[in-house]
Amino acid sequence: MFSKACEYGIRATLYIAEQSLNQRRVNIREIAKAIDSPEAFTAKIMQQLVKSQIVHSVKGPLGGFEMLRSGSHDIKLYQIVKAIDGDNIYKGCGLGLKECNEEHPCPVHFKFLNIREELREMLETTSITELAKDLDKGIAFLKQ
Amino acid sequence: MFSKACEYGIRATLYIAEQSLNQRRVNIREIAKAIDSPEAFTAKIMQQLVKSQIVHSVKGPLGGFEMLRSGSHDIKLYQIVKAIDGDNIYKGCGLGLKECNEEHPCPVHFKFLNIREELREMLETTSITELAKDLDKGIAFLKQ
DNA sequence: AATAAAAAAGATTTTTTTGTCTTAAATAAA
DNA sequence: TTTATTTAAGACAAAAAAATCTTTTTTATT
Repeated sequence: MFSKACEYGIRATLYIAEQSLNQRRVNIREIAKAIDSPEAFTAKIMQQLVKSQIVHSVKGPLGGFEMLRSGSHDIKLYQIVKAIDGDNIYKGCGLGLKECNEEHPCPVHFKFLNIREELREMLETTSITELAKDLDKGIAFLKQ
Repeated sequence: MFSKACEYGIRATLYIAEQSLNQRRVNIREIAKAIDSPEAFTAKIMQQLVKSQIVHSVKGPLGGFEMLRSGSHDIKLYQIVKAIDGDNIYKGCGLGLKECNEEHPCPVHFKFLNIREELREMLETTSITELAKDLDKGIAFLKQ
């Protein structure tokens, strides 16, 4: 469904969001441990997330990652997926046709319509903060 | 969603199924042209589909591929996906956790539940013959 | 029996994805 | 101002996926 990079990116962001609930800034070593991911690879992905303004980073001692403080905009799952994997999951054709639409549909176009729409809806409405709260409550997990 | 191999595999099977409606056996060159896929790579994928008993092949002049004649069992989309990509799409965790279930869920586990279930249902119930008929009627396409 | 056409098998190459390593830049604290 | 700690950047390496090439096997036709 998602690339490994995207999976790690979502998990990392969720961990940062959880810690940000308590004003904690976290470094890459801690993130990689918390989500059980390869540290150097995760660091690369964090660079993308910082550039896409999904998380904020601070260099130097006591530095690390935290959610943007602006607070005004709550990040949605959709933004992470778009930043890392692009929007092919819910825009591209299920069978890989370059052109696939109502007028020129692939054989499964209408069968996929509902599913893709539900997926898009879910990604666009699910907020990171919402999910982070479940982690904080201990009713959801980021590894194993 | 699916790998390239799986996309080509589905499209190839659909083309063969369409031609089998009219008792036509087709060779790999014709298939690759019809579905706009790399010929040699498609040939490799056909080998998997033959081994998985999704299509039938005949060697030698006038040989090629056709659907199994048994007729008793109508191939479902699900069988092709399982043969090529495995069942990770609707069984594996959306965030890549090794263990993810009701008792130990990832943060999006319950958000994904419906979508994955719908996808599984769709793949398990959609028949290749059904889709092939749409191709035959000219209301669905396998390229562009 | 020889030839030609087709799939099967296996080796190889290319591209993409995943992952690592090294150096540079920033910055807090001693 | 030096040192230590952190992210950023970029080069590099390994593994997987996508794609190709070559040889073998099968079989219909001449």
